[in-house]
Amino acid sequence: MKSQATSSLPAIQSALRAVGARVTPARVRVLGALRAAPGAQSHAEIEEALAQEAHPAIDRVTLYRVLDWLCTAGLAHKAADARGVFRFSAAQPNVEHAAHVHFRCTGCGGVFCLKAPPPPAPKLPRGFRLAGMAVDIRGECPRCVRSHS
Amino acid sequence: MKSQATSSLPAIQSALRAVGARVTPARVRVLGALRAAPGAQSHAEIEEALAQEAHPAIDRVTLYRVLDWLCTAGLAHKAADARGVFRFSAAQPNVEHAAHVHFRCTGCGGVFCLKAPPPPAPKLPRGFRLAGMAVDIRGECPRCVRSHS
DNA sequence: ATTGCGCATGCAACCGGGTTGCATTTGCGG
DNA sequence: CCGCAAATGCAACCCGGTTGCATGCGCAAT
Repeated sequence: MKSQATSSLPAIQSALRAVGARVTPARVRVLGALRAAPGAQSHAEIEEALAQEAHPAIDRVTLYRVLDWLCTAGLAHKAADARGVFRFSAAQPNVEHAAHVHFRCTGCGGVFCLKAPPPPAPKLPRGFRLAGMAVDIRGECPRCVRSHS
Repeated sequence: MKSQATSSLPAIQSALRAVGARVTPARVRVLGALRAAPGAQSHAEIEEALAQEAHPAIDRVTLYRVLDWLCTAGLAHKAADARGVFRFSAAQPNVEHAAHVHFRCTGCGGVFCLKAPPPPAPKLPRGFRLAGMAVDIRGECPRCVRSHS
């Protein structure tokens, strides 16, 4: 399991410390799993990934709390996929996360980040307050296309 | 809210018949409620709206089944909102639903359709199959802005 | 090194949206 | 009017997510 610079142990620990928080095994492992993952992960996927490590399993509730805490700390993002299940992804400092494009597979529910031009934000009717913008492409990923479905 | 041609009783019945289906009270009422609604409705909101009519209440499960059936029949659309709960909206034939912009209120979870320029679809990596595209603006609707937070 | 505070964790129970199985009703074509 | 398949209602169930509470532990002050 290789860890690149952003997901190395010291980097994770310093990221946690940077937000003035206690560095606990659960947080380190969860953030590490999140950063090592290719895309947005569901709670079940993260749990499964952590279970394969040689450490004691993390409680379901703790995982939820750590994930939520990471989100409020700005270290992760939370979003519901097409199935209504929440998916979490690491907030990588070197990646511009403000405006990019997500591809959501209707087959497996997976989320892929596309390198795509961020479209200009349209103007809102009066009274609406803009917080962010997301472009979601629906379709099927190559694997689901191949397995027909 | 205009209950015009597209949401009149005969129009609903003929729309149901057009897909070769039995015209039942539940389907008529649900599709009617959906077409009369200003935006995407959650299951609970639809149930509440139907309960205020002078008809016997529709079972929770039946409502789910009718909604799903309407989706597969192409008469409605289903999507998960930011909270992970499904919202349903009528597929109005005169409205181009393929590409438009949704505003999702982070306060109340409501969904609003904006009249906005549909941005061009970005090109996908090879192997991905495009099914549709959605632009989601996150923020707060005027009412939630006013009630502050 | 020790102590002590308070946050983090684990456990169990709970909640609500969504689904499934099955018996009964009903639309609608014959 | 009959009969059958489709639709409905009911109850139980599943699963993702949350809450309450007692215990454990990171961390800093001593």
